[in-house]
Amino acid sequence: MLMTAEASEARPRPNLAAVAALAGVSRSTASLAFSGAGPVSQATRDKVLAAAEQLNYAGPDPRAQSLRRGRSGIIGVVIEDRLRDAFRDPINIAMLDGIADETGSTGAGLLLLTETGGDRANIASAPMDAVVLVGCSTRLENTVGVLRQRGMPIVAIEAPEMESVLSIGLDNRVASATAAKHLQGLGHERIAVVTLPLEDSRSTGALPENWEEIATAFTTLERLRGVRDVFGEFEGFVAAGSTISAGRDAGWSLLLQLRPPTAIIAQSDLLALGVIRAAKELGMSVPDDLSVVGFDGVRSEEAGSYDLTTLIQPAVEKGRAAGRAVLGMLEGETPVSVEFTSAFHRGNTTAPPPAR
Amino acid sequence: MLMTAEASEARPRPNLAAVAALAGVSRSTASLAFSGAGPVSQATRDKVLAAAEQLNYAGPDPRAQSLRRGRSGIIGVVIEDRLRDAFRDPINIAMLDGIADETGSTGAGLLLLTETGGDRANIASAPMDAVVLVGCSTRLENTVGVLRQRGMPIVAIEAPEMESVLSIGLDNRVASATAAKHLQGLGHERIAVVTLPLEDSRSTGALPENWEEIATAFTTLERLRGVRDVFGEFEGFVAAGSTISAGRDAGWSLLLQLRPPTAIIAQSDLLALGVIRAAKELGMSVPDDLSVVGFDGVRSEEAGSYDLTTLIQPAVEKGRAAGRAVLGMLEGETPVSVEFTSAFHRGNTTAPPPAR
DNA sequence: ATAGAAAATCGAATCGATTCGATCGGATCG
DNA sequence: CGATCCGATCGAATCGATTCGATTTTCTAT
Repeated sequence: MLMTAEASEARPRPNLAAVAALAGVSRSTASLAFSGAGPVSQATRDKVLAAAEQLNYAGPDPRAQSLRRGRSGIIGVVIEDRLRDAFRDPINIAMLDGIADETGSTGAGLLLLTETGGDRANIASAPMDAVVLVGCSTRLENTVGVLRQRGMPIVAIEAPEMESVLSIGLDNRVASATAAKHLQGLGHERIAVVTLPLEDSRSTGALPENWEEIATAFTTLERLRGVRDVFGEFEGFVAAGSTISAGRDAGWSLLLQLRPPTAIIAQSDLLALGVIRAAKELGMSVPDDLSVVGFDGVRSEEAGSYDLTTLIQPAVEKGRAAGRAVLGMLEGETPVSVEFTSAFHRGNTTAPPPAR
Repeated sequence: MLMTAEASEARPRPNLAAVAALAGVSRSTASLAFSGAGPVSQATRDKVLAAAEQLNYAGPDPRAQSLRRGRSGIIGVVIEDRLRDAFRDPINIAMLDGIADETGSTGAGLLLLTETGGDRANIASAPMDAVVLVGCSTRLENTVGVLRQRGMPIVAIEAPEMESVLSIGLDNRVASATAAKHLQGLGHERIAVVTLPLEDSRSTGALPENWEEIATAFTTLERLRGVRDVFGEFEGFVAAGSTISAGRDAGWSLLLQLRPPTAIIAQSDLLALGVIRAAKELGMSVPDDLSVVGFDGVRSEEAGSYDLTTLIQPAVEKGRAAGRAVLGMLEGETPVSVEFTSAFHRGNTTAPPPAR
């Protein structure tokens, strides 16, 4: 294709005005020709498009569009911490995928944000239309405050009820209680819990007595409460994150005690797999010497021959619901909170405690 | 805090003009007070900030800022297909993490985009400043065309040389040849390759003879070429994606043949693990009956007792380099292409072929 | 042939901020 | 005491498009 001398000049980028001028129409008409809204004769549209091509015009500048329309077409997704950590657990990916499923259809993009210190500015000034808080976010208060002030729709997955925040919930407490009852029914009396982080410090170690006061991570808290509802007292270990190796560490720590538990409830499947690994390394057999329960129901290929007893949560569905909710709110609707239910799955990692 | 009647009215959102008016200063001064650029007396700044608080002003509208500044502070990351698929392989997460590492420091956000059909519009009209193409993108041509027209910096990870696209490369061909030579050195003569997808159709099955013509996925192609450089001819199986189960399928298919190969080169570690699983299921032992080589060097916890022979690529570093490059280009620099090198790691999954 | 309706096009205001050059006041210096 | 200079503040232009109401053109029906 021939380039005119003008077009080849290193002029910045052409804008709609330039295109309109070349086509011999007004800016408004040119805009109409591009957006398709409003009546424009075929001839005019062709002229405009031809002019655009000649100038190598790439279409309306999204930045200007956002300003004028008051919409940027971007939905923020706030992940708890580093991407690395968040994406290590398939459950987060599943949720993200669910969100993308729904929002993608409208052409909205997902902007990844983290709550980490430095990025606070980011969260306050990203050009997004709405936001989804995903993962067991730990210090929501601040984040939500900033976002609320900006007056944008907020959807939170598994967060405590907050004003002007639509929540997509999960029956964490009841589900955990179900797992606990299952173990109780099998005859277990001395159990332990491997928990997800209590707050953002990521400190690891034995679960302190006053966990209910110091914990800020909602999911962790609810799942602990579920176990307490059944067993009252129990010991626990706070893992550094939802990974197999963190679970393994926790497993070692719990199983090396003088009187180790006969069953361990892990707050995620990855943690559970880690515990199983630790048990194996310590020469214990699952479920004969130790019962293990997970949470999430991510059919990990790492489970090997184990069919983990766990609580299957509809992660993708949760993401979808969040996506739908966010889109709905952008449409001006006021969706209602949803609470999803986990399904108990009995695998082959739980059994009656070993006879003494 | 008291709210004035005015502030509680359901007026849209306050803008800088409103704040300036309330503070009794001009818009320009108010802007200066917020941005910190330019000299503003402490008294004035306080006045402005107070007015902002009174109006519940959340700070300058990012959309307007982007327009004026010509920057949105957003870097697009184009992933090959569905998030689900892309994030299943840790190698992609590692790269993304590397990118985030570098770009995050400047407060830039990462916008996730996919190349999937419907989202084409998305890629053409997202308000981003630059873009990183990550993963073995299959149909770059179109995508790059659109982006180039928009005149934004483009960085591609593992893509063929293209004009005005900065590439972050990997020695795929040489590395694959290294793996092949390793097997050859051990005495293997009949090997097979399990490849990543050849193009976006995700069709699976035996590797066709004319792979070099029909394949559009650069990484896949280069790695195949590396093997051909050593073995000349070989059979292969195209996997549906980089997952363990896809590898397992491929493994079954290759190993059930009348004269199965004595060694299999998989184009990713996940595929390799899948092949090993298939071998086990077929009663073969690795490496005695079958040697397996992977690619990537993701120390997966799923490997179990195997120490996979593989090519360790510096994935996070690749991401970092891409992030740095993109930032550099935004600064007006013109970084040079980088080519990373994979390190051959001999694990315990390769051995001489079984004696006949 | 002409009033009236419908279609196409245009002008101008607007979205919300940034930024450059001009202006104004007060302090400094000779 | 007057010229100079500097810091603080302001006006106005600008970024690039969208959109509403007004105007012009085109077509239909009488």
